[in-house]
Amino acid sequence: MSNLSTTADDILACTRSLIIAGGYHGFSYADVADVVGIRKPSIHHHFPSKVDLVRTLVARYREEARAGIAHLERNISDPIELLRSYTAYWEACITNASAPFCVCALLASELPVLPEEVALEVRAHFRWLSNWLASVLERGSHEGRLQLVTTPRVEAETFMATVHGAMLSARAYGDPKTFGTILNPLLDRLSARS
Amino acid sequence: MSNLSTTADDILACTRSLIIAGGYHGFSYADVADVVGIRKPSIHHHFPSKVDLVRTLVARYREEARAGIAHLERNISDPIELLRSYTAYWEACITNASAPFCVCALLASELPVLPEEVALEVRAHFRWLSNWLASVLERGSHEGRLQLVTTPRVEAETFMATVHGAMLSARAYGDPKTFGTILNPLLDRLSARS
DNA sequence: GCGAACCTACCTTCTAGTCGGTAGATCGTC
DNA sequence: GACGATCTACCGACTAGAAGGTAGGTTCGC
Repeated sequence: MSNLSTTADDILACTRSLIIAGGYHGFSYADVADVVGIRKPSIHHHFPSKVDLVRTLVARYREEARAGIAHLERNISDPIELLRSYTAYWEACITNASAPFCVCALLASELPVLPEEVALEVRAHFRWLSNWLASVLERGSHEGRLQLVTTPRVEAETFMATVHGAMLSARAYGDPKTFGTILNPLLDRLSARS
Repeated sequence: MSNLSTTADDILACTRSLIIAGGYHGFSYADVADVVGIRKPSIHHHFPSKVDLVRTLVARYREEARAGIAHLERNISDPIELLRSYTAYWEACITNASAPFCVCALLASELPVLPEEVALEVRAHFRWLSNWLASVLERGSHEGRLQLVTTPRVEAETFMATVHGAMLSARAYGDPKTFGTILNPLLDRLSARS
């Protein structure tokens, strides 16, 4: 067990689900303390300020996202299957309610009132994700495996926007199936009919 | 001037922009009081509680949306032009920064921690908007003016999700043009090539 | 003189964050 | 291997300020 400080991890995990539920201003140290089973000042011991806590959380979230995508890239070469795996991941997260929203997408809606350090990470995530999607779409287009209506860049922005919007609709309808209902036809359209 | 109580309107207008910036938990009565130029308790005179204020705001927002759509329907019959006018409206709001986000879309991201009375209005807005979009798409499809890849229902959900996601991306990139960049190709694709 | 609009003054609860301290593990060093 | 010194994780008690909200009074137009 290379398990340094389980408590800090617990705090981060708890913070993640609280942010997913209600954003930066939707939770307090007291909420975290209650769930983790620790006293409020002990959280300050691990994360001096709320900004520290959330910045660390988002940075770690981004690392996990990079690792997840790298793992997909290692195992899947077909561009359309990459996209399908990506959306399948989110479909699973939403269906089992483990993480029914992207942390960065949720925080992005609060951007104007977010501490700058957190805002920077959130913006960086959007750029990184759309860049990855654009690279996948471009490759798929070149290989003739994907049929794009416009440029890979624009198609990537559309894809990302649709994913985020589908998360929002799934939440608004209280129905996890909404996500797949929106994304599966989109993936089908991207698949080339040769 | 049939102008009953300008102050209440000022409070609502201010609350609207504050909510658009940071959601339900991202503003306080003190913030509203500062902007409107009034003392905090005076807001309670017009809106007894924060829930009252926000519920009223969302209800009025929905009325305006209904009126706006009714106005469009009265002046435009072509389905594709209806959709273009709808997105052009939002493009203008985002570009001039007057209202760079849909109140209900923003509140939807906070749904799990929203007071139930507000949550009900937000959910109702999603259903209403997607129903309108579905009706436009269905008519356009029947008239042969729109080419749908799937059912009007699913296409409407996709359209709405893309609009909301595009608002989010425009905010994340800090670039109003992002909205049009995403929506114009989508509208072009829906236009039937006869 | 009545009611709407607004005020000052106040309350309670919650907020992030601080302070000083303790129990226990780890440490170097003699 | 016994000794203090240091470090980590945590705690209770506390603070200043902000949160939503209340009580009671003033001002002003009808």
